[in-house]
Amino acid sequence: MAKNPHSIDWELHLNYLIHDVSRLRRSAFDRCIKPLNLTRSQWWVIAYLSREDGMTQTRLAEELDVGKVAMGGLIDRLERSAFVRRESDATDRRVKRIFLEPISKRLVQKMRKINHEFNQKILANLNDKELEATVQALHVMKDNLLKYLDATEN
Amino acid sequence: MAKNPHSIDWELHLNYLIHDVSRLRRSAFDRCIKPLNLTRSQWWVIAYLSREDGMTQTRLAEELDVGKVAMGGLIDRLERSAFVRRESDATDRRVKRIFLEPISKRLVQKMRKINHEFNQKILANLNDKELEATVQALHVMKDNLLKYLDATEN
DNA sequence: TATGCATAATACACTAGCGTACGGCCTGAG
DNA sequence: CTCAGGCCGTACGCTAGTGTATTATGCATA
Repeated sequence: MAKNPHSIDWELHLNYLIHDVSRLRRSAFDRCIKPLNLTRSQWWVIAYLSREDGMTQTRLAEELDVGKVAMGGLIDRLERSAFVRRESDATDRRVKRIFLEPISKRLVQKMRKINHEFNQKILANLNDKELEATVQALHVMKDNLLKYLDATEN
Repeated sequence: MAKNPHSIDWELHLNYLIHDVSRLRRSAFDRCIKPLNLTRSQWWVIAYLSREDGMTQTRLAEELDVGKVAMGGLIDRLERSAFVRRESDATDRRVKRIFLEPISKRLVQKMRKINHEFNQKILANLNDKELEATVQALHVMKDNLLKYLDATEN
C-alpha cells in the first residue's frame, strides 16, 4: 500500500471499498429478508410508510431519493403482492395515496428486529472511534458529491 | 445524535451514509464520463481490459465481481458501440476472448485522468488520518459481510 | 372566464444486475 | 475410447434504476 493516502492506489482502494461494502450489504440484506418475500427497496417503502401512512407517490419518491418512475414500479409490485394499496385522493384527483395493508403493519416490528440484528453482525469488531471517524469522513465525501452534482447539474 | 455508536440511530446513519455515498458517487461519475458515451460499468470493463487485453468473459466477470450474464450484456453493448470485439479462442471453442478496439485504447489515458481528477474532488477536505480510519473500518465491514454471505450461502 | 403553467402519475426505452436453465464443448475416470 | 460431469457463453424472466415524453388535473393570473 502506498504511503501517501492521496496516491492513486489509495483513491482506488477507498472507492472500491465503498462500492463493495454497499453492494455486499445490499445482497446480504436481500438474502436476510428473503423469507419475508420482500426486496430491500420494497422493505424501505414499507418502513417509511409505517411512520406516515398514506403518503403520496411523489412524496415517497422524494423521501427515498428515487425517481417517480422507479417508485411507481415499486408500488406496482408491492400492490400486486398485497403489501400496499393505492387510493385516489379525495380533493386532488391527480394524486394517489399509498396505504399499508394490515399484513405489512404486522411485519414492521419483525423487520425492525431483523434489521437491527443484521446491522449488529455487520458492524461487529468496530470500536466507537473507528465508527465515528468513518461517519465523519463519509459525510465529507457526501457533501463533496452533492456539491459536484449541484455544480454540474444541467 | 445518540451518544452510543451502537445505538439504532448510529446504525441507520452509517448504513444510509454508505448507501448514499456509493449511489451519489455512481451518478456523479456517470455524469462525469457522459461525454465519452460510456457508462461506469462499461468504463470498468475497458479499464480492466487495458491491463490485460483478451480476457475471457468469465474471467472478466470474476474480476469485476459480477455475474456472467451481466458481463455478457455489458460486452454486448460495448461491442455494439464498437469499443471492444469478441474473438473465439483457437484451442477452446467454448471461450470467447474480449479485445479492446483501437478507439478504446486511445480513450484509456483520458479516462484515467478524468478518474483521478474526479477522485480528487470527492476526497477533498479529508486528511490522512480520517482516510486511513475509514479504509480500515470499511475493511472490517467488508469482512463481516463476506463472512455473513459465506455462512448463509445456499 | 379562459389561458397557460405546474404538478401527479404513467408510458416507453434504456442500462444494469440477479437466478435459473440450457446447449455446446472440454476433460478425466474408468 | 467413452461418457459423465464440469465449464463457457447465452436465453429468459425478473427487480430496479435512469431520462424523456405524455396525459390529466389543479391553480393562478390576466
